[in-house]
Amino acid sequence: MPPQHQVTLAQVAEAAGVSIATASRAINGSTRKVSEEIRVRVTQTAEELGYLPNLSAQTVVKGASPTVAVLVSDIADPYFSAISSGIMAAARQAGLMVTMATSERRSADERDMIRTFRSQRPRAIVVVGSRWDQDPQAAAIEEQLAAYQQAGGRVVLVSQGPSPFDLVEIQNFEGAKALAHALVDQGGQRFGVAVGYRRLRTNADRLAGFTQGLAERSITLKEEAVAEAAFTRDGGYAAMRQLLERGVELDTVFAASDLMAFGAATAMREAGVQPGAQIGLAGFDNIALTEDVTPALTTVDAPLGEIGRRAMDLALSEGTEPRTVEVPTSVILRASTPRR
Amino acid sequence: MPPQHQVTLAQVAEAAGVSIATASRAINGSTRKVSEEIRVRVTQTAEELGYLPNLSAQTVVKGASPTVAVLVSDIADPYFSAISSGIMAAARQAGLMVTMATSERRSADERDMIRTFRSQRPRAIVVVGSRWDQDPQAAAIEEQLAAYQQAGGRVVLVSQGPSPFDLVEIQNFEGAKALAHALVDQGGQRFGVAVGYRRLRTNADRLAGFTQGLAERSITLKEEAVAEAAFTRDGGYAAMRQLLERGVELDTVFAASDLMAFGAATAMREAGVQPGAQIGLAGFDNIALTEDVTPALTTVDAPLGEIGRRAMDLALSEGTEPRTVEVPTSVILRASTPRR
DNA sequence: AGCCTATTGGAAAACGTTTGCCCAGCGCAA
DNA sequence: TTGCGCTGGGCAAACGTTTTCCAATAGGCT
Repeated sequence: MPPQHQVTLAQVAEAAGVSIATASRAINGSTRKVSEEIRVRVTQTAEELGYLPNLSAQTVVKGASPTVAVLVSDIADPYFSAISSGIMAAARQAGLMVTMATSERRSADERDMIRTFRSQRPRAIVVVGSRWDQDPQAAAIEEQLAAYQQAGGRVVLVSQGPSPFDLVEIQNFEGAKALAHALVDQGGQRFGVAVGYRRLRTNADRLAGFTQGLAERSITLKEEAVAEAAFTRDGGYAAMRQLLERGVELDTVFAASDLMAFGAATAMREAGVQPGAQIGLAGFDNIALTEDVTPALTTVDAPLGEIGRRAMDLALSEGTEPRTVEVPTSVILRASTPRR
Repeated sequence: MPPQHQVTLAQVAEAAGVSIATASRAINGSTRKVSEEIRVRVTQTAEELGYLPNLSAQTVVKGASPTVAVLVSDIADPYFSAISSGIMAAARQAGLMVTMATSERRSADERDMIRTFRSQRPRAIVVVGSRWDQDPQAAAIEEQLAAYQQAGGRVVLVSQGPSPFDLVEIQNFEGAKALAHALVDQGGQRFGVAVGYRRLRTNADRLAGFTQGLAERSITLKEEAVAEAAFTRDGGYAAMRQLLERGVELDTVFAASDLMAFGAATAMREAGVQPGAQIGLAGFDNIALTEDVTPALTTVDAPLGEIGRRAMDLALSEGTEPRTVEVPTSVILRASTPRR
């Protein structure tokens, strides 16, 4: 690490002919005031010298850095990048910097990243992304977060199911259920589902909600009509192929995320099936571009940017009891699921 | 900022019955060695006490933090998120944290963010995103970066045109030119372009390359066949509407980015034109999902993740002269531009 | 004039590290 | 035995801030 040599507060003080204490108060001054005359002189000198406060030094003495740490599974995934975008906008408004890391969906790494975050003494740690059931690392991760919170940090989990921290939850179950109702109302009868690994709670919830929604309309979702694969575009493709190969009769497919739906659409086309014509297709999340594809994708809107903002709100508001914010979803019907 | 109270190195040293210096050397030890026996005892004690090094304190004394700062225009844009993903992967491999900010395409903010970055004493600053011609802030930004570099930091710009820093450049001109050739070879004759604001260098380059490519095939791109709007999905939509309203006869449209192409496709459909049938459509970047839309989008592949990795390579390798890395592009023909 | 209070500047102690230096112990060659 | 070099531990200074005191000055009141 090349040492970087910078203008220091002492130099500014010297040049302005005041003490370091006064310079500090003039520039970042809090409770104590300094006379207007000196304030002007000091800030001006600082400006001239190109002084920049050393954030690390401030952090050392203050005990916490003006930073929020964000951990997402995969920043290239539009779901995560939309949420991150909301987080960053809110962070900026609050005058906080964002340090970000991706776990690449490996929860062993996730634990290490949280440790590293902790070293930074951020004001809050936000973890976005679904938790695995029976994740062997879950306990270790929770322990890290608990220790961090114990030490005065704030923890917010987005879409991470029940846990003793502040939560922002997407109404996965309710959204999927409402979607099922809407699709049945449109005349769907034979349903299939392309779902991500069910150990990922998000998938389990969406599948359960969809199943329940169908059940409430007296339709039973058969196990053979459910194909499970990775919770990604490629997973959607793979799952759709499974469904097609199994030869289950289908008129409508629900993919557990828009990204999976995009993969599923391509799989359909490759098999000579037109999504939205022979087989309807619906996704979940309402990510960008769902409106621009043909046919435009029916989906369940989850206000992703809003979710990020809410997470920051939680992170910034004091409060000793763990709170949960549920963000509502709403069904958006588009051309990919025509009325039959 | 709530003070966070943590286990300190002094406590570890005390508990292990050694001096702070020894504890430091045992845990992060550099040149000096400590006896194996003590090393084990100290690290074990640290582990038991849940000690985490205070990164800020280390940064203060070392003069630079194990961090790379990344500034992008908009993290929700798949172009930027793909590049960021590459950067973060490379950063992690190098054992660096990433602090990230979005300028939301406002270059006044951009300057402030760079100042804030500087306060953090990161090892490198990477700025991703096109520069505006005649940006009134350009000088101020460059000054900030120069001062940072002067102080020992590393600066890498991605897609920012000529400038006295390390650069990673996408072959915008060459790529667009090659695309023009390919489209003419497929039988295209009447071309239109939906381009982002030309003050944004990326757009100017792509347009110039495309124009030149056509010229080399003896086709002149008329000014009325070029529509300019924001360099976003919505801009693509708006530009395409302009083209359609102008009534220029077209058989092929080049959109300056895939995102613009998606918007353009929707504009076409709304006007009753089938992209890929009546009018061919091509984009640039090869972002995710270009293969999944119908018709699959012809585009120019820019290896976005690779670009991020290259940027980090530059940031981490020593070198006093500014260097430029050109990443090659390649034309990918898909169904949206059928042979005529 | 005497005293009390409010204001504001400065000296110095912290914050949690790393690292330059000193020094003790030890092995080994002369 | 002496002298020397090497190893490895500890003391204390340094890094750049904030903040707690303390001191000095000014002003208001009796």
